[in-house]
Order: sequence, then structure tokens, then C-alpha cells
Amino acid sequence: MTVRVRFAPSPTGYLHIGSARTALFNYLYARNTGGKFLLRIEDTDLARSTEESTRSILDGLAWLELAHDEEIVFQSDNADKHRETARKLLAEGKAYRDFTPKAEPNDANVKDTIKDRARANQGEKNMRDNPYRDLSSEESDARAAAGEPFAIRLKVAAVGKTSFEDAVYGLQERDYTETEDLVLLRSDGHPLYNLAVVCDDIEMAITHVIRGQDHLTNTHKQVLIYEALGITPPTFAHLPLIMAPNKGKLSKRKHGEVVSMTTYRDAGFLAAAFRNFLALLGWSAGEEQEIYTLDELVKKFSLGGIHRSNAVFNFTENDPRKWTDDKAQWMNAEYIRTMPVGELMPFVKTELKSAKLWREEYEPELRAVTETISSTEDAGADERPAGVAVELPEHGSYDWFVQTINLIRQRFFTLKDFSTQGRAYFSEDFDFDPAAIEKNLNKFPDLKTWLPELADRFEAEFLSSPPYEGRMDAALGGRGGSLPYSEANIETVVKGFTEEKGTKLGVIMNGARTMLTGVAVGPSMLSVFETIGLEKTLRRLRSKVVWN
RNA sequence: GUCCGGUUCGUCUAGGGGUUAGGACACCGCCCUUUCACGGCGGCAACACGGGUUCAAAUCCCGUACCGGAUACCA
Repeated sequence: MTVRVRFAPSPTGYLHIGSARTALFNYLYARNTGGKFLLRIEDTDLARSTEESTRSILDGLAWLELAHDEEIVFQSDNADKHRETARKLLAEGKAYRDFTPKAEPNDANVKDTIKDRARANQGEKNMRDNPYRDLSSEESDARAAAGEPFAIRLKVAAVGKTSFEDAVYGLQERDYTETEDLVLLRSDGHPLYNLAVVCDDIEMAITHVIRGQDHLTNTHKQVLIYEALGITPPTFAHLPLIMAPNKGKLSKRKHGEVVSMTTYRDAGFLAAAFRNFLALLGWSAGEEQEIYTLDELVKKFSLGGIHRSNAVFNFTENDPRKWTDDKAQWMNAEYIRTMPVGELMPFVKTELKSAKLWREEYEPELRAVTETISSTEDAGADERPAGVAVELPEHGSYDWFVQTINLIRQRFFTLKDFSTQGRAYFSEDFDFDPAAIEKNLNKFPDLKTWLPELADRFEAEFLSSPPYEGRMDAALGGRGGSLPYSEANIETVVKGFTEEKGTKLGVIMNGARTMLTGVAVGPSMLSVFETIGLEKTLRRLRSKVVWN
């Protein structure tokens, strides 16, 4: 029997971290077993469901690249079938009409109301004391025919228990006395969640239900419905919950953006990195590896590796550096620094494009490196040991653009960094970090004259030379010196200059870094000089904009 | 309240009778270095508690505590 699993979100908000992880696990299980991963939108509660939410959830799944098989099922489309099923159970005497008038819910905090009621009823409530439970079918029919409103409830036996073997939590048992005669159909004819889910799961031939642990008690109710229908329930696998840092519930309302998938997409996270992070929240392969390709996750995933205890998703509100989980951030940085450049390149392109920093002349290089990677995919790029940095390409084997991306990504955390911290590599219009100015320039006022002097020295010594001449830094029209503008030569010249001035190398280098890139952090300054190119180096060292 | 579930470093976790209780992130220190949020090396840091069973318990059993979930004519 082929495995068929489904991800069944209710469209009442964006895709949040918990559901994203549920979707991922379903996806991994389907791919691992060669089964199907289906998607069902549980929009039974029309009042709360919105099309916008559906779209947002679909966006989130698309971003995570969790493609579903087959058509999306909208639960509301099946309402007639749900009603029919309820009527069938009624006709068979497995359900009954409850003519009790509907109690208006106290909207304020439903949860508390329910809790209070449950507490109040404690000890004396008999789950089988509904006066309509044993009404004769004649009387029940007559009252219904007379137009009296009724809900349909499942008739749960007085003695016995439901049980099922959960793939994660093991044998689960619940005495019937703990389960009320649940409502299948509302008095307005609306099918309720548990009925709808069971009907749809049967209809979709779902073999494994993988969902959050908060559904554990629903499962008992659903098992009851399966039994009434005479159908063998699927295998259930309940997932531990993802909690907020205070171990409380992670909620959209309370925690907002930090739990939304779109936040991570927009913050410059790589889907692959976030997926990797998510996979390790509540599941482990039982080994010490941290970085997994999707293929590896698919290969290694098993329900047995799912934990039983909840996991905390750590973040600190109002701390820009720790706004989300440390490990998620580290994971993303790790991917950005170590994934094959060719794989990273399309994302960089998108980022630069949206910041209006992309130039068509980068395109051929991008294509070259992307193709190189994909054509050697099986042989090398993907086989690199996890966590090991990709070696820089041979000098000159790639062009300026790829070389530069490869250089600057070493210190980046998100895709955003390419257009913010890395902006000076692609545009003349970049900002200066005030902290960098303070630390690297203002503290050494001599730099105001020294740096333009350094520019003069560069101009006298260097020739704008291969492989970085031409296109990226305009020729100096023969005014330059004769040395190639390369790291080794730059080092000699800068060291000589530093000695003349009787200062420390760091002072000159850091000052130059700030002038050239606007920030205080980056790769080796010698590489930066070379990468920025002679012409821009001269112009930026002589710039007056930061001095006042 | 009741039912169900859980509890290993701050966090994610490995380990399921004998381990110096391992890894990752974070943090701290040192090294590299012109800086740095890269890299290298190192450090800090955990079996919730109490009883059993056993030669031996983080591991098995019972209880307690704490945390979480569920208790709807919501999903």
C-alpha cells in the first residue's frame, strides 16, 4: 500500500513555524516512503477562513519548496458528503438528534469558558446523560419534521475505551467516560471538524495522519467515528509542540512576525537552511550531523526519530541580534557561506535585483557558474562534507562578479547582507556605518590626510591590471604606475606607507576599509582593495563625504 | 478539576542498565589576523526530585513536583 499523507492547515492566518514543521515532516515521510504528499485546506469554519490566508499558506509552502501531489482539496467543497455521512450514522442509530437549544458561546475567551465549565462539571457529569440520546426514532423524526432545530451527535457507548497505537507516543487509550457524545453536525447543518476530517481522510485514502500533539484527544473522537463507519483508521503520528521561549504556547497573536514563514523569506533566509533547522526541531537521525541536504533528510527521515517532548523556539523580543532562534541564524549563515556558489547565485541575483543593484553584465558569469555546478552536481559539488567551506575558485577561473560574491559571503548571515553590507561592491551609492566611522576614522584624525596620500601612492605605483581591469574599473588612461594591482603588491605598498607614517598597519587598513566599503567588517582588506578595483579605490580613499 | 503527554548543559539534541554523559548553537578565553559577526584550538555548562529493582540506574518500575496539551454546535 502506498503511503498517502496530508498537510491540512486551516486558513485562519499565515503559515507559522509549527504548521510549517508539520508540513515538512509530512513531506519528508511521503518522499521517504515513495508516497504522496497531499494538501487539504480545512476551511470548514467559513467565518474565520480567508482566501488571503490560503494564499499566504501556499506562499509559505512554495517558499519552503514543499510541493504537494495531486489537487488541493478544499474541505468546504465536501460539506455535502460530510452531512450525508452524519445522516447515515443517524439512520443506523449510531448517532442521534440533540434538540437541546444551542448555547451561545461567550466570545471573549472561549478557552476559559470551556475550562471553567469542565471544571464545574467535574465529578458529576455523566457523558451519556443527554435526554435526547435515547429518544425513540419516531419521536425524533417527528420533532425534526416539525422543524425543531437539532444537532447530530455521535452515540458513544457507555462502557469501553478507544485505543490506537501512535507512531510517536505509543499506545494511547481513553475511557469512553472521558469522551462526550461529540457533535457531528451543527444545528445549522454545518459539519464539524472531527467529522469533516475523518470523511476527507477516508475520501483521500490517507494512510498516515501526521499532525501536532494538540490533536491527541481529537484522535480518540475520530477513532470513534471510524469505528461507527466500520473503517479501519489510518496510522497516527503526533508531533511534539513548538513552544515560545517561556515554554508557553507559540501564538500568532502574541508573538507575531517571528513565527511567520514569510518573515524568514523576507529577512533573507534560504529555504534550504530554514528547512534544515525545522527538521531538527523535534526530530533527529540519532547522529551528530547538523547540516543535511533535502535528499539526506528524505533518506534519513523516520517516524521513529520523532521526539515526544516539546521543543522551544528561542528568540528575544526587542533584540535585533537575537530576534529569532540563534541556531536558525547560524544555520542560514552556514548555508550562505558554504553552499556551492552556483546554487547560491540565483538567490543573490534576486536580492540584488530587488535592491536595484543587479546589472545585466553579471548574467553570463552567473550562468556559467550555475551551469558548472549543475553539470558536476553528481560528481562533486553536492558531495562536499557538511560544514566544510567551499574552496575559493582558482584565481581567474571565474569573473569578477562570482569572485566577489564568493569573497564577501564569508561574513554574511542572510541574503539581505549582499545588498546592505555588501552594497559598496556593487554601487557607488552606499551608506557609511556611523559606528565604523567612529571607530576606524574619527579616532585617527591623521587619516583624513593619510588616506588621500595613500591614494596618490597607489596611483603612482599601480597599473589597473588583469584580471580585474577593464570593465569593472575604468582604465586610468596611462596615468598610473607599472605594478599590477594585486594583493601581494598592495601589501608591499601599504606596509611601506604605514612605516613612513609611523603608524600601525591596522589603522590604515581599517580606515581604508571604512572608506571603501562603509562598514567595519569584511574579508581580508587586501582582497577588498583588489576586488573594489584601482579606480574606485582611489576615488573612495580621496572621498571627503565622511570627513567633516 | 479531570484525562493525556513530557522532563539530559541557557537552547536544539545524542545516549535507553556499566560512558571522563557526546555533539551543535549561544556565551567566554586563546590563536590566526589589519578589523571582524570567518576560521582553528580550548573552556563554562545538564541527567527535575524521592523511593524501589539491580552487583551496577541518566537509562527499568512506582510516586512527587513542575511544564505542556486537551477538555466547543472552533479548527
